[in-house]
Amino acid sequence: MHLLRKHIERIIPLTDSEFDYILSHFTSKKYRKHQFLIQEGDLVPHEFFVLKGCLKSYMLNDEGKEHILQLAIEDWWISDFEAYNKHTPASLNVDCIEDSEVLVLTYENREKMCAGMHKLEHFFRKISNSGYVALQQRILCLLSSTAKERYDKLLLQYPHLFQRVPKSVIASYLGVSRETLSRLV
Amino acid sequence: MHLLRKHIERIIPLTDSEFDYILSHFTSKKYRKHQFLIQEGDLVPHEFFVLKGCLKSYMLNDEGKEHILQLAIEDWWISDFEAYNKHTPASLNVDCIEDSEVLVLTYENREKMCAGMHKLEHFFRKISNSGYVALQQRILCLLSSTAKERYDKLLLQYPHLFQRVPKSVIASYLGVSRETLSRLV
DNA sequence: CGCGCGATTGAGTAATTTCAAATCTAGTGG
DNA sequence: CCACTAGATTTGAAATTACTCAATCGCGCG
Repeated sequence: MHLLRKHIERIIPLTDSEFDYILSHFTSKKYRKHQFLIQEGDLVPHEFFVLKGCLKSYMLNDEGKEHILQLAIEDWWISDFEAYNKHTPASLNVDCIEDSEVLVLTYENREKMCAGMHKLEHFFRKISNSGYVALQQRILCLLSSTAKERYDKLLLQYPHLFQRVPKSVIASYLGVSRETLSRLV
Repeated sequence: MHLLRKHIERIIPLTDSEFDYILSHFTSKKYRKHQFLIQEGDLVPHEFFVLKGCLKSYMLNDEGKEHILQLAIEDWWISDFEAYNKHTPASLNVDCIEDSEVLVLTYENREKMCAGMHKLEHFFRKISNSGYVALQQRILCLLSSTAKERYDKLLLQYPHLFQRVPKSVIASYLGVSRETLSRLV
């Protein structure tokens, strides 16, 4: 079954024609490793559902240091969600850690589909709620756990990530220097 | 106008009867300073919309230290959202920093209203999206800013909070010890 | 007036960072 | 198949930041 359909049907059941209707609002796009989907300053009319590959969203500070906000692999959404929702210029960058294939959804198409199909709006509310809870957990982890504990929790939760993503990226996601991460293991 | 109505109408317009319908799904409740709305281990059938007062949600670690996940004043929602959405026992505590008055919404009522009133589901999706973006910003702040910078940003964003909340709570929200916070100012 | 809570200050300690250098690894071209 | 290079990772040492523990201060309330 299509990855997107499986993803949506984890929350709401779909008929074939409903799924076709939904899918018709996406376009598909391939990107190469290191290619940017979003650069700081861009307008962000799209969010991306990952079919294949691995991407990261991150902020660059004044010294050019990367702070990784999000990692996305198959079955995840990624974008600069603030810029996307508020129609402001991106403050984040999104680029590929691996060659990737994504489904592209414009803001207009998302809103149009939500307006016309109540149960899809329900779906987007539910995944937004789940995402909110996941971010709360990450905040609690940052507040309450040492670097080593954060590392162990991430390893436990997403063991597969560590095979796909450079350690320096993991370090930045956890909020420690790569040297410190290297000493933790 | 009713605070809840103003809150909802920031996103969707409501007729009087629509608002009455919505409000009828809430109950009102008052709590005293230090009183708990949720304790770790509880089931969490409710989320709370703050009409008046100030509350905090927090985790207690093994040594009994508080890690503040959220502060809520008038016009904010608070609960243990993971437990609320997933029907699992609370891992957080929620209690009052000031005498408070809240509107109580059960999970069943929220879902019932969302199912029966598409535009309310739209509202809940939109505030969930906003909350998600706000948490992303907090994470970036934790990843990229020093204690002092985090303090300054919070002061800039919510100056009124500092008049209502003990410094020790601010410290815990920012992820620093109160002694460190005291030395920052 | 005195109690108790919150806030501050001091001193020593622990964790993490920074900067620099060394090492490892995967991919490339000869 | 091997040597070479660029990028990633590790290690060392010094400096910085924040923490802990303890003592003190300040103020509002009974």
